[in-house]
Amino acid sequence: MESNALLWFRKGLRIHDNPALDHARRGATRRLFPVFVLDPRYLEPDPTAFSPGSARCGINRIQFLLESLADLDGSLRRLGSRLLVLRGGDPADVLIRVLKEWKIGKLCYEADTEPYGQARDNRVREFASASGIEIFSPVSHTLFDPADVIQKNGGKPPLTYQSFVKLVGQPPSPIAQRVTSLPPVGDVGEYEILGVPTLQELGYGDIGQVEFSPFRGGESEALKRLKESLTSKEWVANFEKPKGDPSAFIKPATTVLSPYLKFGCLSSRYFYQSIQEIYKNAKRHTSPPVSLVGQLLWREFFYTVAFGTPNFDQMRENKICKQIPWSNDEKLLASWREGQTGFPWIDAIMVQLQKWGWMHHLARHSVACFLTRGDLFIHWEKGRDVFERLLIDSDWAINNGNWLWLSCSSFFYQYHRIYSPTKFGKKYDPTGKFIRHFLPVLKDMPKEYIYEPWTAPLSVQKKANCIIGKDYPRPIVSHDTASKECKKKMGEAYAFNNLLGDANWKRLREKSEKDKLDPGRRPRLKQKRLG
DNA sequence: GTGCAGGTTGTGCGG
DNA sequence: ACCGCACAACCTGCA
Repeated sequence: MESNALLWFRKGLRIHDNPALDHARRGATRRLFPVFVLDPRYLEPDPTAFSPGSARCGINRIQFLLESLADLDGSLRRLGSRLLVLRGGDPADVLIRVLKEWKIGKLCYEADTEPYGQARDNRVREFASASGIEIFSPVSHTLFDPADVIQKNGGKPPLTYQSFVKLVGQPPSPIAQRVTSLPPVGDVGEYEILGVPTLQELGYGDIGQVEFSPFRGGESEALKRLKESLTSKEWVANFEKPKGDPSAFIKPATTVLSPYLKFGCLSSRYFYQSIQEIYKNAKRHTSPPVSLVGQLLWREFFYTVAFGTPNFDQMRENKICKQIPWSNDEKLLASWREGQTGFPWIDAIMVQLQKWGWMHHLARHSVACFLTRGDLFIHWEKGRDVFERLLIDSDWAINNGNWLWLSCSSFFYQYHRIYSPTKFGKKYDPTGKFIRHFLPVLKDMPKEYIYEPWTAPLSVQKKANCIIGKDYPRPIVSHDTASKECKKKMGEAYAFNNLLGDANWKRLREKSEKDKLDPGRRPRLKQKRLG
């Protein structure tokens, strides 16, 4: 019997290698309703936020999403369909309403492993099951199904990259067949259907002078960018992530495909296959973890651990996270967030984040280390929130995973290795081109002082039209003192965590609750592991 | 239980 | 430009 199908887009904003779309168009589908629901959780303007955008989403990522939707709509129209953009509150509520109203018999959507997505999808799934609607919900955002990997590993997520790589084999191939036409859209009845809105239509009319992200959203752009990135076979075969230049911004040192993977404008399986084809014809090529394929596997690794770890996005109640007594200094946090730390390398990166919504991986490391275990000793969750909001590629699993990593809270523990906020950038960009671009106030500072402008004689500052303390801030901390202090605190925190040990952890906590003591507070004992 | 190797991406120095 | 090593020393995985 013929029925109506609904294809629910959330991520996976693409036509190529889209199993949900493939399934929706097949079989006895009479009418196909391709739907995207605007989620107020991410899109409701928040005028009190520290920069243009909503509470959870900066303007650049909203724009990226809208461009991706417009591109998707265009592609669907070429296939005889269109994108039905809906609004009206919580996406699960909206979806349940249209499932009823449009007499949907088959619901297709890509599986989502994030907690927010799971809660949302469970509500819809429950309704659909109870209503006898067929559900097809394939895993196609990632190469592997995190649940499968965890099962393979005996029920626990692998906690090192190497063990993860050993565990997984080859990912499934992307769908080879091209979609050439789609069933027509059905009658939407009374329902209000929007075209893909503009920023203005979403209520972001009064954005001041902002330098916008140079990266445009959408599947077409993703495939174009992929093609360009893979043009040089030699570049692909020799790619080594740690050797990239974090200060390169005219032509970034990486592919910048992360935002397209985040929204699913690009299929990770297609990306993987494209790289493999180049490897096949190359004499030699680099390997994980540093290779290009290795980067895709890092994504998988974090998706898997994030899926299998309760409270992955917080320190408390997170089994794999070191309990560290981070400080809570709102003023220092604000300086970091606004690019006002007085360290040009740090501030330029934070400005790039605000303006572009993208920075090189190692630039992210620099500022994350500085905020947490390197200098300010501020909670990684605070930095995570800022990145999550402003990055165009912000991805729940990967962002949290990297903050855990950088703050030495999990995965990585060599807390004495601290990025210098002055010397690290200088290695790559001795004349300070990156700083001059993103911090124009320093554009005439001589290169001898560009990384430490507070050391410039006043005459030099005057000549450069930049008085330190007036036009550009003095450093908010002394890196030498602050980093030494941080190392000491990390050592104490580690000792305390080891003291608690896995088995003792729960018991001690219960006990401390009775005693009204908090073991998460400043540790007193400086001791080695006590078994 | 113990010891050892390895860990995408620190810095500073010498070659 | 690129390597190796010392520095001081963390954790996890495995034998």
